Amino acid sequence: MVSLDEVARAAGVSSATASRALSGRGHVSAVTRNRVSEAAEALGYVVSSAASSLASGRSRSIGVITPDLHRWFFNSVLTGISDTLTRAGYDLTLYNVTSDPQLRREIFRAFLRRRRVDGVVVVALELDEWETEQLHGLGMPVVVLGGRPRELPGMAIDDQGVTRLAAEHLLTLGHREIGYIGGDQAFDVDYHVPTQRREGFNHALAARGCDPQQAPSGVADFTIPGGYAVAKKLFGTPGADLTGLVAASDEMAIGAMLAAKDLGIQVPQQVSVVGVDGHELGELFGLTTVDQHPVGQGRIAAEHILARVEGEGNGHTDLPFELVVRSSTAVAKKTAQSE
Amino acid sequence: MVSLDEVARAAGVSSATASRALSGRGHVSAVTRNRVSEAAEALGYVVSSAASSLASGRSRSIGVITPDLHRWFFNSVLTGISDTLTRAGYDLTLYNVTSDPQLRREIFRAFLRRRRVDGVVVVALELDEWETEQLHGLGMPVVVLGGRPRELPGMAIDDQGVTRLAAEHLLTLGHREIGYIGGDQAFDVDYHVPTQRREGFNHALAARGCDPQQAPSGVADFTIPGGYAVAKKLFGTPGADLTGLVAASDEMAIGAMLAAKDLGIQVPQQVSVVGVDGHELGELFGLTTVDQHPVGQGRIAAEHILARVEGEGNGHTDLPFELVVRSSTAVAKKTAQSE
DNA sequence: ACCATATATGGAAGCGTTTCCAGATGCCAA
DNA sequence: TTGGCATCTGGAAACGCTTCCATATATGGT
Repeated sequence: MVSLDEVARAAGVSSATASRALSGRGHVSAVTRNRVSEAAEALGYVVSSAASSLASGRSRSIGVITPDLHRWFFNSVLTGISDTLTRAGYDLTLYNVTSDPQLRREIFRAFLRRRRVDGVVVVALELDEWETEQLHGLGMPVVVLGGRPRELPGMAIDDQGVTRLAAEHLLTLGHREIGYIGGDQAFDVDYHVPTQRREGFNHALAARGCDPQQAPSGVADFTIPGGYAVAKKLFGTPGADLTGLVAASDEMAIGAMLAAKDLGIQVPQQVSVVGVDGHELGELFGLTTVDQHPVGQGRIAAEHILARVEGEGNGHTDLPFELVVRSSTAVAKKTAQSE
Repeated sequence: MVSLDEVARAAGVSSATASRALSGRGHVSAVTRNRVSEAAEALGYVVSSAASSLASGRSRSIGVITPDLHRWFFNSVLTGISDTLTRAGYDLTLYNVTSDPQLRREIFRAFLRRRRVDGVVVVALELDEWETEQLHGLGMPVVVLGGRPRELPGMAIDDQGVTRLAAEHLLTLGHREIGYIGGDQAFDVDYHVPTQRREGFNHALAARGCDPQQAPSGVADFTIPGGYAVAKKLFGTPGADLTGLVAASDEMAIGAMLAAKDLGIQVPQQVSVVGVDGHELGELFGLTTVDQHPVGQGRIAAEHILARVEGEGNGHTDLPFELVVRSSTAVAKKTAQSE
C-alpha cells in the first residue's frame, strides 16, 4: 500500500504539502496541487482512514442504527442514507438492532464509542432513557429519523397527519363505517408512532361526526401477514359492515387486501383500503396510500447529519408526505346506514 | 474521551500492560488484568478504533457489498452477516451498490482501499474483470456469496440443484406441462445464476423425458411484480395448459400466484407453483419452495470471512438447501395429455 | 544451588496522517 | 527601496494505540 510519503517524494514536496494538496485544506499553489494529484493518481494512492482519523479526529464515516432490515420502510431509508453518504465520500457503518437485548445494549455501550463514526443516524427506534443518554455522551451529532425523542434532534413525518389524511380521503368518498389497523401502543416507549397514527385517525373521524371509539380496529406488527390476520377478523366480524379501512402501514394494507380477496370481498367495490408508506408493491396492488417517501427521508437524514458533522447545526425537521390515489379506494355506495 | 493512558495510570501499570490486559494478547497476570479491566470499566474506556487500527493494522471491521436492499434475499443475507459480525465484536461497513455505475466504480477504486476494513464480503454481485482485479489488489480476504467467480473464494448454493429439486417435485407429483420463470441470462457476466437455474430445470425435465425447450417460460427481474407480469402471459397463452410452474425466486413465484388468483386460476387445483428462496411471505401464501436459508448464508459467510481475517484460510463452500412443501403444489390431475 | 525457561512488566519505537509553527518567497503600497 | 501582508512550503509534533525489545521475576528440572 502506497503511503503519503511516497506520493510526496514522487511529487518532490513534503508530506505536509502533499496532505494539503490532496485534502484541499490550507494553501497550496495550483502547480504543486496538480503535481501531487498526478503522483497520487499514478501510484494509486488512497488515504489510510485510520491514520487520517487519528490525526484529524474525523473518520468520514456515519453510523446508522436500524431495526429489522426485512421491513420495506427501513431498508428504503437505509438505501437513501447509503446513497447520499457514498456520494459525499463517507462510509456507512451499519448497526442492525435485533431482538437480542444484549447485542442491542452492546451497540450503545461499546460499538458506537470506538470513535469509528463522526455522527449517528437512528432509524425509527424506540430509545430508552439509558440509550438516549449514551447517544448524548457520544459527543457527536445524532439524528433520529422517524420519531421525536425527548432530547435528540429528530426528523419525522407528522404521524397524526398521515393517518388523518388517509381517513379524510375515505370520509370524503362518503365512507362512514371505517376500520383501522394499527400498531401495538403498549410498546410505545417514547415516540408513539402507533399512538400518533391512531390519534390522527381518531381526529379525522371525530371531525366528521363519527365516533372513533366505535371503529372496528385491530393491532398488528406492520407486516403483510400481520395485516392479513387482523383484516380477516375485521372483515369477518358480523355486524361490522366496513366499507373502508385505514392501515398504519402499506404492508398491513396489502395484507388486508389479500384477506379481502380470500374472503371474496371486492376492493374497492365493497371495501376501500388505504395504507401509509408508499411501498413499492403498492402499484401492483393498486393500493391507495399516503406516501412518505422513505428513500427521500433517508437522503434528507444523511444530508442533515453531514451538515451537522461539518458544523452547520439545525434542529427538528418536518418531512413531506402525500396522498397517492390508486384503485383500492372508491366512492362509498349509498346504503341504509349512511346518512 | 478517556484514553488508555488514563486507564493505565488508574490501574497503576504502564500503557503497554494495559493494552495487553484489555486485548488479551501477550502475558499479563490475572491480578493485573483484573485491575486494568476494572479501571477501564470504571472510567468507561473504549478503545479508539483509529489508533488501534493504525498501530495494529487491523480494523475489526468487515466491508459488505450488496445490491438492492429491497430484495428480500439480499437484506436477509445482510441480516445474517450483521448478526454474526456484531457478536464477534466487528463493525460492518456497508457498500450498497446502486445502478449508478460511477458510484459503483468509486466503491472499488477508493472506498475499499482506505483500509477501513479487514475483509470483504461480496453478496451476489456480478463482478466484472476490473472489479475482480481491484478486489485482489486489496490484499485482504474476500468472500463472494452467491456466485462462483473465477478467482475469488466463494460460497454458493448449487444453483442447478435448487431448480432441479423444484422441478423434480412437480414431476414427481405427476406434472408434465411445466412452465418456468427465470432471470435474464443476458446480464450473466460471470456467475450465471439465471443460466444455472435454467439448466437445473432443463435437466430435471429432460431426465423424465420432457422436452425443456417446449416448456413455456419467461424472463423477469426476480421481483413480485416481475413474476406477476410474466405469469399473466404464461397462464393466458392459449394452448399452453400449464399444470405446474417453477420460478427462480419466491418473489416471482408469489407474483405468479397473485396472477393466477386474478385470472381465476386455482392454486394448486389447476396449477402448482414452486419457488426458490425461503421467503418469509411463503408461509402466508402457502408457497412450496426450495429454501436456501439466506440468513444462515449470511452467518456462514461472516464466519468464513472472520476465520480468513484471523488467518485460517479455506476455499469454496457449498451451502445447504431443502424443499419445503406447502399448499401451492398438489398431485397433477390426470388429463388427456398426460401419459 | 543453579541454569534454562516461562511469565510479567515497562520503555520506546512505530503506524500514516494532519496541523501548528516558522521560515521563505512574492507582491503591493508607500 | 523597504515594510507589511498574503501565499506557499517544510519540519516536527501530535493523535492513541500496539508491539518489539529488554529487563525482572517466578518456575522447574537436575
